[in-house]
Amino acid sequence: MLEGRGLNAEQEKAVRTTDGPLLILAGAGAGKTKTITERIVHLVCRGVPAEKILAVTFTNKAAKEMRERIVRALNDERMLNRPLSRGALGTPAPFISTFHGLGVHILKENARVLGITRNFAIFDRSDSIRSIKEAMKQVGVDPKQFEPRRILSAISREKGTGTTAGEYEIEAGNDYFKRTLARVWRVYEQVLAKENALDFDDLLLKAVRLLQADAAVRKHYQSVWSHIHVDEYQDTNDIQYEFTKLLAGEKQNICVVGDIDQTIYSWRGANIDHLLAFEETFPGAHTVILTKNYRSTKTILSAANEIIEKNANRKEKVLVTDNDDGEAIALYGGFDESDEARHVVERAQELIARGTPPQEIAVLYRANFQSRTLEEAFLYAGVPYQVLGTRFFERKEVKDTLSFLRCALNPESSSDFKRIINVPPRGIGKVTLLKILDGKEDTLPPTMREKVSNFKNLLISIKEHALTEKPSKTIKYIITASGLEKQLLTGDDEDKERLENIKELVTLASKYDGFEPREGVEKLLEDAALASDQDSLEKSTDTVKLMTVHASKGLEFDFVFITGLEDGLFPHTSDADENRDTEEERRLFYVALTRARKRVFLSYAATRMIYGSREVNVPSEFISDISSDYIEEGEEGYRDEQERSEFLIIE
DNA sequence: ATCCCATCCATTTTT
DNA sequence: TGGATGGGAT
Ligand SMILES: Nc1ncnc2c1ncn2[C@@H]1O[C@H](COP(=O)(O)OP(=O)(O)OP(=O)(O)O)[C@@H](O)[C@H]1O
Repeated sequence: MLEGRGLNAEQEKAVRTTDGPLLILAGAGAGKTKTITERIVHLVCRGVPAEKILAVTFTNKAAKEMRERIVRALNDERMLNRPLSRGALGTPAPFISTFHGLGVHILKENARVLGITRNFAIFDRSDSIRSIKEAMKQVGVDPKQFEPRRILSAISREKGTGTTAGEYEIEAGNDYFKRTLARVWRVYEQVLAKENALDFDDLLLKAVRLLQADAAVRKHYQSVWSHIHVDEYQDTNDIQYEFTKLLAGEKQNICVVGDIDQTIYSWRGANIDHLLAFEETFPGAHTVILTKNYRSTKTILSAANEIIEKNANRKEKVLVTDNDDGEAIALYGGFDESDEARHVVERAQELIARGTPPQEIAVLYRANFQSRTLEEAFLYAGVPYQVLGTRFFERKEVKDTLSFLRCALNPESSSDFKRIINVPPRGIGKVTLLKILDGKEDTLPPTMREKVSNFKNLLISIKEHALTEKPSKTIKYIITASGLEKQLLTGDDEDKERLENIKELVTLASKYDGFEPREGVEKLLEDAALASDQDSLEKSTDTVKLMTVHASKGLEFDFVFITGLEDGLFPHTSDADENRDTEEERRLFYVALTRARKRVFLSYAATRMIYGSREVNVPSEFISDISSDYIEEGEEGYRDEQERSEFLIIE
């Protein structure tokens, strides 16, 4: 049954190894994700009930794609009249999700045991930062002395290793920073608890703690899922590793897939050791190594190999392809970032003119701020594009709208209440708000009391809608009843765009119209909280994609532009420059190169505006690390040195 | 309560 | 450079 599914011998071996621990190692584009997908199809065909299969992916988008591919493949099998584990009706699907989605699932199913409510809020980064600030204020720590962002990322890192606030406090000892951190952390947890909220790390930490502490729950999930898969295993952190181990249980039907050269998240706790030590963690593991790349041209692959070979902290591995040599890698040096951007757009236009679909072109960069210049150039040239990473659900207007919904359903949520009580402005300010939160509402002047009770009635009627109407209708109601629509309609162009975004939210919400009203809005809120950068890729097809290299993980495109290849930017250098970081930068560049199927375009800018002042840059070492045989240098942005110096003088 | 403007400071990378 | 913040005027 594997014939015709387009697998090579190594991949097929991985697919057929269905029992016990299985480790699949391979370089980029060797078909790791494809192999897991086919393995799941194979398991179902062999009689494993689909709902007993679990797969963890890195993003929701990857989860969705895998689910779709599996469903499609299973339908094909059904066409061939092969009996499946279940009848055609109500086809059970495998559980495919991110680690965070999996955490939410388990926490919701066990909310009662945990003493939390089912409708807990999930705090994103900005919510968490706000809570950290609040905690710092309560504890009396100056946010100028300790940056809330740093505090949060330190806490996040700790939580990612499985540590809780109490444990950290004990370990903190006499270190001033650690003790301060411990104090803030403790109050931060109190703030979260009061809000009935969990942060991203809690979704993993609390689920793992539950599985550790409660044998019955643990056994339950170990039997719910008999076969476990984890994609991108090289980027799992300690808590995710623990999660995986707990779920695998005694049976250890666990299959992980990864490539140590593609570890690009160690800065947030990803630990390669989990992949390297797999055979020790799961004794008796089978290992399959995939060596054939199906994605890229020989040229791209050779360049990628040259790059990654320079890392010391890795295991040598083979990666070959039967594909053609393909075109040389293009290189362009612009005199500034606008010139670089203009060149990228021109080349993209050429490709599109010659028939390349725009969505087969990706423009990658190291840091988000670089997208602005590129975006301007695309806008100016009228080439359709989409920037990933400006997350839809993090836009203020969208968060506000969802806050109305959450607040209506969960009046305890004071962060939502605070957020929206005066959005749009309805004459309730700081002082009034404090009185309400203090329970001194009856001391307010009558006109103010009227305003407050109007607002509360608004929440009540939103709740009524949410419990009885379709989610999309509820959102629509929020927009009009709250006065948001009126406010934005009378505003400037930016406000009009905001209104468009909220209308887009209505469309998005309609995807949940098929559920029971309450379940629908809960799912909507959950998905909104867990959305990832890549998720917006699903819609808006025929556009060139602009994104960070991190966001391009796991994706592939015919043509890939890697921009901003300047020393200090890519590879990025910071003050605390350790070896680990420089090797990770190299891996990041390796990931960028290997996204391309047909051709790679490298570019840099000789000068770049940073913090409003013009910086002169040296081209990245990565460029010279690729042998010139593979590179074809384009003309420079300035014709000669004279023109260049004239330009610099003007600046 | 709200709005406007001056000042300050920052950029990795994200579920 | 431009977004975030806070002080002061209305
Ligand atoms: N046996 C095969 N025959 C033909 N094409 C294949 C085969 N295996 C994989 N491919 C194709 O190669 C490409 C890369 O596959 P996939 O995305 O699964 O690789 P990957 O190892 O997960 O890559 P990466 O680690 O870079 O994300 C896909 O377009 C896939 O369809």
